[in-house]
Amino acid sequence: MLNPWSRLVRSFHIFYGGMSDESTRCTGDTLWRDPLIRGGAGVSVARALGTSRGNERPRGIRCVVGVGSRFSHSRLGHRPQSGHWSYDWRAGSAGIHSVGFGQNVGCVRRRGIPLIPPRGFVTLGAMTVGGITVVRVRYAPSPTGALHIGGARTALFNFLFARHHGGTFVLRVEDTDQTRQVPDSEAKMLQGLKSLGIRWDEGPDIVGAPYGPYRVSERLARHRELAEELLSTGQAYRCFCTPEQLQRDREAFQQQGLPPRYVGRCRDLTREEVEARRARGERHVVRLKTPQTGETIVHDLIRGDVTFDNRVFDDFVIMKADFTPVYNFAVAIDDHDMAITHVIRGEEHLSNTPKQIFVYEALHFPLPAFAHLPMILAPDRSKVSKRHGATAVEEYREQGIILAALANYLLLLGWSPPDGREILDLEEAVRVFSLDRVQHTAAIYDLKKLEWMNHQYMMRLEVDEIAELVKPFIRYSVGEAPPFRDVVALSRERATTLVQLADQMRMFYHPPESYDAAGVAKHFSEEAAARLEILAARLAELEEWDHDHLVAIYDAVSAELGVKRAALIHPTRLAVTGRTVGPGLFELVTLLGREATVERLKTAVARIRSHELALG
RNA sequence: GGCCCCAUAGUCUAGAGGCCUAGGACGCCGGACCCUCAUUCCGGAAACAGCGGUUCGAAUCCGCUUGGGGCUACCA
Repeated sequence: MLNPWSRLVRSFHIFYGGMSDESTRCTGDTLWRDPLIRGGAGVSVARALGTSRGNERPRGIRCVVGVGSRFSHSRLGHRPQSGHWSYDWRAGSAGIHSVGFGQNVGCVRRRGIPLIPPRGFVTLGAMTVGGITVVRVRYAPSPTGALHIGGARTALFNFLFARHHGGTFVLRVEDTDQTRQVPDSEAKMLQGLKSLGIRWDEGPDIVGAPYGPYRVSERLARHRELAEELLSTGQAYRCFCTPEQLQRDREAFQQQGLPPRYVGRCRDLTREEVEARRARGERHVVRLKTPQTGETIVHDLIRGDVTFDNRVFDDFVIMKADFTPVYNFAVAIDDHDMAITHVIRGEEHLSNTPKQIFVYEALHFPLPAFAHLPMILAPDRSKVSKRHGATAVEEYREQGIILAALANYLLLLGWSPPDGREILDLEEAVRVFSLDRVQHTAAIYDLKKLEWMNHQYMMRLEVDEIAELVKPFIRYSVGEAPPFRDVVALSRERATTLVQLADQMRMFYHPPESYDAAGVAKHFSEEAAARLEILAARLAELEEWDHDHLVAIYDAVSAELGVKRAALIHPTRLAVTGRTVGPGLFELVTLLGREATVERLKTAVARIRSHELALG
């Protein structure tokens, strides 16, 4: 498949410096336009910057971005190699890494450099042509169960990145391994994503999406075609080694204290031998011939250049014995075929990225930009798993967490907004999101903060919205009065989850089934019964049932009886709600209404006098 | 074991060599308000993993150590 951008890339030869438009130390909006000289780019940049060598960071210059047909970047401190262009000013004070675009895309920085150059740039990782930016990202979950918070966060960041850059967010279902499929899991994942407010532009459920199919299992023909291609060019080979044999090999290596790797037994079989064994029907896999010298550098948008010695990789399997692809083979192909520009995924994939790069290289595919997000860990610092309680989005929903709050919380795990504000809805997040504020460190999720966040949403959302959200959690009958909406408004202050809110609201629709024991001991004396009786009588006659008139009654009775108002309030609350805590008494009673209030007071009086109180 | 990533309070984080006496948030403790609880407000305790190096100056750059995590499959 032809690289759709190669022509464009070759037509731009630009050097650009001083990209940080805010910094007073930078040289401003200076552009260096220089025709790209192969092998001499570093020198010409250096000349433009007025230094003698390309790998020195001139003062006041934060970065240089180059565009050309072929760039690669050497490690920190290495000198530019001929035929390549490399530089790295990390040694300088700004923590800037190299930046470059081309067939070997690199775009690295720690702070301050836009991932998308402002104008006149063509990059593969982030293509901008004449002010139009092309960003295509994807989230590729394996449908092996519910949507977990780690995956949700990855999806969220992809979504935000795409929207921020006006790009496209692709959802691809990574159902490569049929044996691990969980029924309905794809639907659940999609549902989970949607409930968080994440939307995608292309995916298995989007009809007419241009790069389909979006289920890896439906792309088999393509994977086989490319495996055959690699076989025919000799970049891959058939391996007839049995699992038992491989197991023995691994053990042998381990006993010698060496890393287990494939020995290459089938690497150089003759064509005749291969055909003979195939004819005999011997089961075999396909392995990719990986480079055994040199190093492979992953230009990671978040971490900078990560270098791997090619010798640590063996010829890994790309097609299983059933001739279905292995993940590392399929992703590379699918990401390429779907024209993905930025691969943003969890850090657990970083170590396998070189393998995918081998696939890209063998197939002559241009590389996307990579960004590896820090992991989300359980409170005990281990990988999130079942035993850590709620980790699935669906579980949080069931526990009464508002999904918008969960999304907001997840947003703050590994990323922070420039202005330090913590309550951001998705729309605001899209506006300010950037990969360069992503943390490098794994984050531990904290339920306490999630609950706080949830409460924030509980208070900030419209009352009607909360009313809708809490309905599924109400498992008791709700009458005409008091008005549901008003009850929500009064109760939400005391609830951190929707479950708690539903519980708080119950008292408005059902008289107490029991009275709080400590409260009874404190507030339900014989005298209290007498006071409640008086109050019940007075309230029954009250003409204007509102806050101020209620206060007036209580003030009057407290004066008549010579007791504090509190001595009336607490027994009333206990009588009316069965609890010692809750909304302000007058707000509560105003809303509850005369009939229910008086009735509950009378019931309490009777029960105090008959000592039928502590029953559950 | 090998390779890779990472390291600021219990947790999420700010931090781009001097703006740091290290800032914010959750949680915790104390106080104010109040009819209780909650909200709100005010205050407090709490961190640059350790050791070297570079520098006039290091949380920040480099190295080592330690610790944590990931990968090392015909899993994804």
